[in-house]
Amino acid sequence: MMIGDLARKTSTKVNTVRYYEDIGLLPKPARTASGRRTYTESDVRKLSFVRHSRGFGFSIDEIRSLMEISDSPKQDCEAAAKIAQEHLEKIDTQIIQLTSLRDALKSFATSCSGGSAEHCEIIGALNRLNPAVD
Amino acid sequence: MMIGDLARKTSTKVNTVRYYEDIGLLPKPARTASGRRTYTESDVRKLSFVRHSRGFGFSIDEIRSLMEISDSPKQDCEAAAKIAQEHLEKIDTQIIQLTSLRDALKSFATSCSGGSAEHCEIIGALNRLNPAVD
DNA sequence: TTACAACCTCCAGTAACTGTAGAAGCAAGA
DNA sequence: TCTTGCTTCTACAGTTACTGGAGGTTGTAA
Repeated sequence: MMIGDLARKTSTKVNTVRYYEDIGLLPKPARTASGRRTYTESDVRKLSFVRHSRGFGFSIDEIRSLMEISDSPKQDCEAAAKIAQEHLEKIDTQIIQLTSLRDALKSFATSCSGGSAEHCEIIGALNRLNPAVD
Repeated sequence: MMIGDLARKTSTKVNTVRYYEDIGLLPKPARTASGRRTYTESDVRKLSFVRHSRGFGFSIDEIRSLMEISDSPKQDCEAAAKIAQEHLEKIDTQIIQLTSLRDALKSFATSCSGGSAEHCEIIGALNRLNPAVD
């Protein structure tokens, strides 16, 4: 199949497929006489794996490792478990941070009752608070 | 004061201060005879505002608008309220998405009990599920 | 034959910095 | 005075994971 078919089957943009090839995440496909890429069902599976993993928020580098493990079925999957576990922890941390950020933001963002900027709660909070939050 | 002092006072990297100047977020400071930037307390306040806003997750463009409002105290702060409200909604959405992602990930990431990759729950889930999640 | 879609390569842009190279300035101590 | 070492300067490349576009070719259907 052509690149457009592969892209459609995996809900991926054509440019993105080429990008994955560029960075070595997908193997270089065979080409027709005129230079067009041709793909097989194996490519559909590989790309699906990639897209699915991206959907779970894994980075390209993590996906690289996961694919390697997936491609060598006899290997111990400890490494995969480690990647997934660390990723889970990263997401948990993000949720915690975002939640406390949301609470702080909410407490002043909702207290603005309009009027001139000099009395605005929002601008005030941004100006008043100590330098740099981090 | 010199750029290093400003950076220290606001917990910002020197390169980042210059970057903010480059993109017009901070005014171009006066220079010494030898070309070094010199800053005042006003710059400390401006940069603090920026850093603090970044801490709340506002984008550079949003901060640009917020600073403009902050600099014209007589203006109505409706625009600031709108920016903050929209930002709050963005964060709420992010939290919801991350949470559902976390739950999905958790359900298979924790079910891996080791062994060979061909029987691994994690690799299995990534391979098995339908093409592309989005 | 003439459209027109799909393909090709190459490159720039996104967000918000961070890091580095190479050169110059400045202050303090020997 | 010289040297050492820190700070500053400009300019540019790299980060992440794509996305979009320019300019050109190929394949196919009417």
